[in-house]
Amino acid sequence: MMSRSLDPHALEVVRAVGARGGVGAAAELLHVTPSAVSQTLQALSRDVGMPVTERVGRGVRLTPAGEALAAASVDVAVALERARAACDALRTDPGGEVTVSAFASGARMLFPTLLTWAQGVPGLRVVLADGDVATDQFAALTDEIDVVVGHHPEGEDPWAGIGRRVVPLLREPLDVALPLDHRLADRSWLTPQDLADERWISVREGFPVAEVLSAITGGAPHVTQRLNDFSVVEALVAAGHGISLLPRYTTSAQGRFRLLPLRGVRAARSIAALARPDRAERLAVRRVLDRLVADAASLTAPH
Amino acid sequence: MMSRSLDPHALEVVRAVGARGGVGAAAELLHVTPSAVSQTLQALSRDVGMPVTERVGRGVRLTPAGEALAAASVDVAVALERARAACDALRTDPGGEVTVSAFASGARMLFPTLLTWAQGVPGLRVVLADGDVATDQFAALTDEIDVVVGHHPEGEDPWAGIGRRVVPLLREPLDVALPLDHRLADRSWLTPQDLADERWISVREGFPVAEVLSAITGGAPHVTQRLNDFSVVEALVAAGHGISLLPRYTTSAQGRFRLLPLRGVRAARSIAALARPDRAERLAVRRVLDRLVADAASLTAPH
DNA sequence: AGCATCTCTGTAGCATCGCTGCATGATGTC
DNA sequence: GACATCATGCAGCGATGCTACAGAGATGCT
Repeated sequence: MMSRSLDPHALEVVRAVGARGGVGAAAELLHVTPSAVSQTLQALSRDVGMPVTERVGRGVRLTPAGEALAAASVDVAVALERARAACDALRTDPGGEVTVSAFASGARMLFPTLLTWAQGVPGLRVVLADGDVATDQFAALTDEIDVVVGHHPEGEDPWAGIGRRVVPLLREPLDVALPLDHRLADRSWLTPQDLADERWISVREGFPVAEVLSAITGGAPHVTQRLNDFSVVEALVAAGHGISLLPRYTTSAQGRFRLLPLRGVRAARSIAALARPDRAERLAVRRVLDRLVADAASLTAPH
Repeated sequence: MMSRSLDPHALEVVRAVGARGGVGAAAELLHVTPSAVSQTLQALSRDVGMPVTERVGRGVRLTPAGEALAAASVDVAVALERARAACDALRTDPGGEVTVSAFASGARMLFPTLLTWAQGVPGLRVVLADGDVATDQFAALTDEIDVVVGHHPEGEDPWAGIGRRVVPLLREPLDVALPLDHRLADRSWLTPQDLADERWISVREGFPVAEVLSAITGGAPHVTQRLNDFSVVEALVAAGHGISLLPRYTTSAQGRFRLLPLRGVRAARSIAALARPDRAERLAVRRVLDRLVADAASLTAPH
């Protein structure tokens, strides 16, 4: 007997195959064996009366029908999670587990208050993770993690049209960190012109701060080191190994070095939370997102 | 292990229980045993962490959570059928079986051309049924039948806010049928005043034409017979047993009696197609609905 | 060309799930 | 108090989805 209605799980499998570009990769994402994925695709093809995948080389790709189903799968998942959320809304405790990932400096800024809040919410369990990836890889994390806090150079919009819910959190200016004995250390602000011929300590290519640095120096800055851990960068700056560009709210100089604002140029990173649309429907996830927005607002307000 | 995602079928069960007001009635609608429905409800309650039904007397009713899920179930079903339709749209033949029901006179008007068209569409199978029910019962038929053609007195809107797709088809004026030897038979049109003190042959209470008759006679008309089969009514009128109100496009006097339009009063019935929102997403169902609209338009155009 | 590698597909066995059929429990009705 | 009605609990069965392993097809390297 043929199934009268499509199976949402099969649709999710198609979506995963389309997103990851292969049966094996999709299986890994879904935590099943490739065989299970292959069989699910076959069953689905039988249901809709036409193949949803076709072989190309030694891999597969979605047929037009498969693409259509993958796209529709999102709406189905959203509707299902909305159903659960509508039900959860009637309960006092949001309940459930929410996984949250953030890049290191964002995590330092947001996680402490988030976790404190979460402990006071009955039934809610926030699982933290820190993932330091390039700008274009944040979205991929949302396949496994409910809320991904990412950042990108101000003005860009790298996450438009990729089918992810984007919740802007805050705009964080990037300031210049100088050793205390630097020739510019007694200034109260700096311009890009002041910083020609400086030795920079930056982050790896593809990460937001590096791109902003290239923009304000008008080309290829003289970068002596590339380190993604800001606390290490801070230590190097304090020790006089160069100057750096550091996010304002995340960095506390505490007398170890000077942190001066830039004028005449917009140097900042934008921080936002990303989530898959269906995950974003979950009540607990919505609460976490709301909380992140509130926390971010209170971070910028005092400054 | 707890199911991570809600089961669409379970949601449909909840919807059926809410709509039919009981486990047994819902089971009948879904063609399963009451036991299956009961167990499904239990499993769902476990999933959402709170009961979806509660006992009241010897029956059950939905809890607020159950109501929420029943409402959300519609969106899930729509999203699922949209997925299938998006896929079917890539195919040449719409495919599948569509059940269509209509009241008798509507069926006579629409079914012949509909069936002729359907035979020319590969893969499509239109299953006809005629169901003569009161205005407020058409919607209930959509639980079992894809497309239900119903009618109601002009101006009313009995199918608003019941969660059914309503596709208006046509407005059919109601004319007065007179025996050939009636005192008014040589007139070219009539007014309500002309028709005081007449003996009427009408349809059973609760059916559209009966309500229109009460409206134009300004109270309780003198009804001698109530028959729902218009061909019988026509025979009675021709034989001089009274006058009647008959739909213009459905009736062909063919010299057996006179059919005169009314002036000074709006006497008509509105005909529309009803469908459950999820069923209406199916490509084959959409094609049938489109065809009905076109057929209805071509019926009224020549007049 | 030959071989190793990578990726998807096919088969057997196993666990799980939903449904039926019947028995039981609860609640109004005569 | 007996009965009818409606829902629920339980055992058994068939269907379904998964894993583990074996096979097939394509790619690329030597």
